[in-house]
This record gives sequence, structure tokens and C-alpha cells, in this order.
Amino acid sequence: MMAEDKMKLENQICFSLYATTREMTKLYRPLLADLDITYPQYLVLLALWDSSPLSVKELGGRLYLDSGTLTPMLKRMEKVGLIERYRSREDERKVLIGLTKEGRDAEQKAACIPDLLLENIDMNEEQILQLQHTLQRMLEGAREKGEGL
Amino acid sequence: MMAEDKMKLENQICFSLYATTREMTKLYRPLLADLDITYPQYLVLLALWDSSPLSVKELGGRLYLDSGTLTPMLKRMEKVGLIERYRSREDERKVLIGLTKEGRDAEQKAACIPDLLLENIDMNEEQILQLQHTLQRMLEGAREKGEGL
DNA sequence: CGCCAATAAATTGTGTACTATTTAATTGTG
DNA sequence: CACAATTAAATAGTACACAATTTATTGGCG
Repeated sequence: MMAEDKMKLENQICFSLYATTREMTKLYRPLLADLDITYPQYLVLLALWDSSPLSVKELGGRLYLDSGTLTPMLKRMEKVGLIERYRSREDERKVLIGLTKEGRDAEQKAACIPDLLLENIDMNEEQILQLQHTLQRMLEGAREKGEGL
Repeated sequence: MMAEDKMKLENQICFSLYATTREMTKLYRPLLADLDITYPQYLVLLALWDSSPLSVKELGGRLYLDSGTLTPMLKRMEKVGLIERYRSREDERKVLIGLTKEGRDAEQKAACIPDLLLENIDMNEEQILQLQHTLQRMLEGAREKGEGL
């Protein structure tokens, strides 16, 4: 690639990531409107449906988010009754996040979302798996490089 | 893939996008610290270095952002002297965004950023181009599907 | 036991994103 | 020409995201 092209917006791999992520997130919005949650909140529920309760720390480890982002988001989710927050007995520093009945019930309502979303992507399973693999490699690489910052 | 796996966080293609985008953005931070700008502000400058002035609308078209996001960001960039904002003479509805001398000079300082960033990615050119192509197809698809929302 | 470094959340402050609404300028049509 | 529909930005309000700091708890270790 020629030198000047490296400064073109459309050749920036990270701009493609940035723009695509936001556009894909918009596709989730109508699917999540039913549950009255945002996309990051949906990710929190996915993590909790897989395993709960989780401490804020553990949740942050899975979502790559810190308490500065999670604490206010979790308080909002608690207020609408999807989750509950309580201190761990064994270690009072930890705040555990558990699902309420409403939060557990939401899993059934959300079960169709992955398929509905895939309908909006004009890619076959092989292409998606390939993309997934590339992104995960990139993610791990970025986390290694970014460690000491 | 089995049905229950579709609800696993780590199998969500959009979660990979979301997490990777944020981690890659973090890699830019030290590179942009010199210029004292954020990653979205860097994208604005890339667009303007390619072509300026641009109206808020045109800029939004390139970055996939609307005035609700751009207006406050551009005002911050104006305040630190990177850009200037002024109404178009031909169409007073349009606010044109131009580069100041400082904004133009920043291009030289930023010229090394694409290469420095690529050093942090353990992928060859072919893999990057392939990823770029996949993401652009996904982006266009998402924009079509999301049009009427 | 007492103290101190380490850990977990919460808090503070700044900067995006996005929806919905408002304001102002322009265009198209009768 | 009048005037409604359209267009461009700005504004208002909510919700992330993240760096930096603060507060509370815990686990050593002398």
C-alpha cells in the first residue's frame, strides 16, 4: 500500500471495526426493545445466564469492562428488577451480581435474538467463524500489547 | 453450532467486534497522547486531512456519526485550536469544518501512527486486507438492514 | 496482635454515542 | 409570491466508556 493511503480513513482497519461495531449494535436495538435493555446490558445478561452470581470483577473480566462502567449500569439494571446486587459473605469487598426471577425469565424471551440477528448478516457460517477467529486473535494481541498502560 | 451455544458470550460475533474495537482503541491512546486528541477526534482529522472543509453532514456521512455526537466534539476541537467552524455562504444551514494551521501541521506528527499501530497487530498484510474486506461487507449490509429504523 | 500492601467497588470527571426534539434556512409547488 | 415540506445543526436527555482517585476490606508478615 502506498504511504499516503495509510492515512486514508477507509483504509484504517480500526475505523472499519469502529464503524461496523456501532452499526451492528444498532441492529440489536429493535431486538432488545422488547426486553427494554441496551446492548451492553444484554451482554451482562448473557454472562449471567451462563454463570451467576458473578462478582463485578469477574463480570468485568468477561466483558472487558471496569467498575467505572459497570457500577452505574448494574445499578440501572437493579432498579428495573433484572438483577440483584449484594455483598459476598466470604469477602465483603466483593459485590455479587445475581439474576432475579425476571432476569432469569428474560433468557427465554431472548433465545431468538442470535438467530434474528444472523438473518441480518449476509454471511455464511464459515465466514462468520473465520471472522470470529481473526477478531479473537486480534483481541488477545491487543490485550497483551496494552497490558502495561 | 448447538442451540445453547448461541447464547454464550464468547460465540457472539458482535461481542468480539465490540471488545476488539475497544481494545484496539486503547492501543491508539498512547500514540494520540502527543497530539492530545481522542480516537474519534483522530478520525475527524483523518477525514479533514483527506478533504476539507467538510460540512458537519458530510463529516457525519464519512464517520457514520450524526450532529448529536459531532457538534460537541467539534466544539471541543475548535476550542483547542485544531479546527475552525463557520457557516457556509451559499447555504447558511451548513456549518463547514476546516483545518487551522495547527490542525494541518498535526498531519506530519500523525504520519507514523498507522505504522506504529500495525506493529502492535500480529497479522500480515493479507490477513488485514481480508479482515478489512469482511468488515466492510458487514458494515454495508448492516446499513442496508438498519435503514428504516 | 498491629500494621501495611494489595484488592474490590464506588466515585469523579471527561468524552463519546444516540434518540428525539427544536430552530433556522432553503426548496418546491401552487 | 406565499407557504408547507425538507434539510442542516444544535440541543436535551440517557447511557456507556475510561482514567484517576477514594473508601473499605482482606491477607500477609514481623
